[in-house]
Amino acid sequence: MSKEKFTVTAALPYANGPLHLGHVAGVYLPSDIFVRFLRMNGHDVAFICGSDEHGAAITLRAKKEGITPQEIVDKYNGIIGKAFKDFDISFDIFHRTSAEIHHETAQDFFKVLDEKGHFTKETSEQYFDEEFQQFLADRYITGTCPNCGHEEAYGDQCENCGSALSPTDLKHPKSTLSGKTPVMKSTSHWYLPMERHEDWLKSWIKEGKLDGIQQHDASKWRNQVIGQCMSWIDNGLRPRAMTRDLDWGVKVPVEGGDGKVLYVWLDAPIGYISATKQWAKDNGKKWEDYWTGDRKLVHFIGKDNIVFHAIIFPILLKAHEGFVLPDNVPAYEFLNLEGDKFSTSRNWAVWLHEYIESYPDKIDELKYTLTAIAPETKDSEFTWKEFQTRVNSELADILGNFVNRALVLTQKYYAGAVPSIGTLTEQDKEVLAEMEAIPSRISKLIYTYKLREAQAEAMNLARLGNKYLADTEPWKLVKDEANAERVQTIMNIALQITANLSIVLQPFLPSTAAKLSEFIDLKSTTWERAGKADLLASGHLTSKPSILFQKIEDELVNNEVEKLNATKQADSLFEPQKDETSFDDFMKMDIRLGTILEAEKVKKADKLLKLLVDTGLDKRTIVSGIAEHYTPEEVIGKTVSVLMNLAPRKIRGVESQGMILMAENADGELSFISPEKGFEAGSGIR
RNA sequence: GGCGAGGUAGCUCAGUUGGUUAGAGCGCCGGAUUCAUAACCCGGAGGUCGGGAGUUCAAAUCUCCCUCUCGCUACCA
Repeated sequence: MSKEKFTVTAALPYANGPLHLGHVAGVYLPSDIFVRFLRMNGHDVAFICGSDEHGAAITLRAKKEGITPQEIVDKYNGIIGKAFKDFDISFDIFHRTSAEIHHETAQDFFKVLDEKGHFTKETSEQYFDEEFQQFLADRYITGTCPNCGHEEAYGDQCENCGSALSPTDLKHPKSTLSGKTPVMKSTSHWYLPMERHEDWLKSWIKEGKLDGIQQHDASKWRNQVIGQCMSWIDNGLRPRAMTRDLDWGVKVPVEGGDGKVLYVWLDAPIGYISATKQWAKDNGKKWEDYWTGDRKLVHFIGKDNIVFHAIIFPILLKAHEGFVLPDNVPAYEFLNLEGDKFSTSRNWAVWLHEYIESYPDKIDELKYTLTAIAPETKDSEFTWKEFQTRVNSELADILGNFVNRALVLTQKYYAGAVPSIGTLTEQDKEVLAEMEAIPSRISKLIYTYKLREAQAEAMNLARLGNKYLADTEPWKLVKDEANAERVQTIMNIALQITANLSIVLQPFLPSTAAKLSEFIDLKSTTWERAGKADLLASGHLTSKPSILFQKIEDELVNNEVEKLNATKQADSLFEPQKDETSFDDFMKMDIRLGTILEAEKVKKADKLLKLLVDTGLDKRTIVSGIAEHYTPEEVIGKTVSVLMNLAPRKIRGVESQGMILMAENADGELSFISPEKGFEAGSGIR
């Protein structure tokens, strides 16, 4: 394969928390494997990453912890950076978006787009905190979620029900700065009119063609990526605000930009460019070489980032002009943990830095397992039990054991020296042919981003070795002096297989591959050499091997699972008590028992039931979001608690006159609140 | 409800443009073996390819309907 140029990026981790195994399995490990492989093949590669250190979530977290945003990002940049280093992720640079060079780069980028007329400026009404003299973006505003009634929903999202919001959706909005009710005030923002780019995006994503010229092989793009992008485009792209009213971030560098910063999703991907600049500067290179010409740009990301990397950033790059567009955006699905989603807030996670601390000598074991179960085509799951099985029955039993038997036999028969190869039997030839075929299969799989299968293919080489030894049985032949030459040939081949393993495993298990190379004293391990049967010359000295992989005991599995379950119990979060209210306010609410007479599903809504309720006073229609917990049939005849004097509201076209009160447990399950003694409808509740 | 991605052996997954008895690894059962980390090697059981209808000489693969899981989105007073 001819030498090519690659710039590979891994999604910038957000610097307000540590990394967990989901991040590793879905972005950093696959990108690292890909890059190591490219380097072994002599391609010109830059592997770029850094922490994303802007955005409202960071300033809010800082406020909560009583420290500055800079302290927050310094802390997590440190933890994340160290974890990457310890885990041996081979970035050329792990940079950060708070660096000056990034601010300059992002501002220049913005200016160019502005000058070329790629933005529109629009004025809109937004919440403003008069005490702090500041517009309140996204997370600077809390209020009652219009969907679930959660009282601490953020301006962009309600964490209780998960729905996406805009600040004006919130009821009883409150500024998180002053705690006061904000006022509406007009503000101007720069928007990216994405709809202008629909045409070229379509053919670029679907066919890989830009202006009629083939840019990339669309058949190598994952279904999910193309599907999601086309879904966005077909539904019509809309202008998207590229600036925010915040003071933490990259300042808007043009007139009228006072008090405004760049939207993090404009800012962050430019971080790839600024990191490249820094790296180029440190290493006497020209950064432009890595973003122009016949270079292949590859973004490794999680599926939540698809549209930013496959639609928005390409628009920006193309609009700016002079940049290459991504050759591929391998997006990974999500990794689950022991039957549940990874959750930072619930602490349901295996943190990378904690794993490294607990098992500093089991780095490759984790890499192997995570690659084997990587969520390439669908969500997958990490369990400690599976980790144990992968390590014990694959790494230890198949790979470790093969290496060990080959080297131990060499010690026994030849005091470690590689024996010479003699006449080949048909069987030998077949094995050597297979050995030669494996590297090209691996190579093909890696270039199509099928790393899970590629790793399995590398393991097949160890399987081949085990089978070869079992079939040829040198330990039997060796008993008869007449077979001496035959045994030498067999052992030579077994050692060549071992040498090949140290090459093909290198992208996946770098430290194991290094150990192996050391055992056999193999110096050159470029991919070019993979598959060859003369990696070790006869007479070459190998050393006595140590055990490559210790088995994982049940105890470790049990401990880790217990640890997880303990955090789950400790964190069965109920909401904190609400602010004090007056008796009078409480008495304003008219709550009574009502009996459900009729019930039916609201059309085109998953969660809604339309109920006819006998309240004792009247029969009224109430729409309630309980369809995922109760069927219409089972609620009929139930006597439940009803908030009577709530302002009526139209929901999905049906007017709801009141609200059914529900109890909600920690798992989000709902239950009616019904009278224990079977009182009749109309009875008041106090 | 809309859109996207999935549903293939107990588990994790392959199945290219529709073509002979649907594959792999792990697990399980049986056998063989002892060089090796009780490992390896051989064999076997196990699948109505989510369900139904259709197109076709032929469907896991194409079309339609339904269903379940995940994500985005709408809905939760």
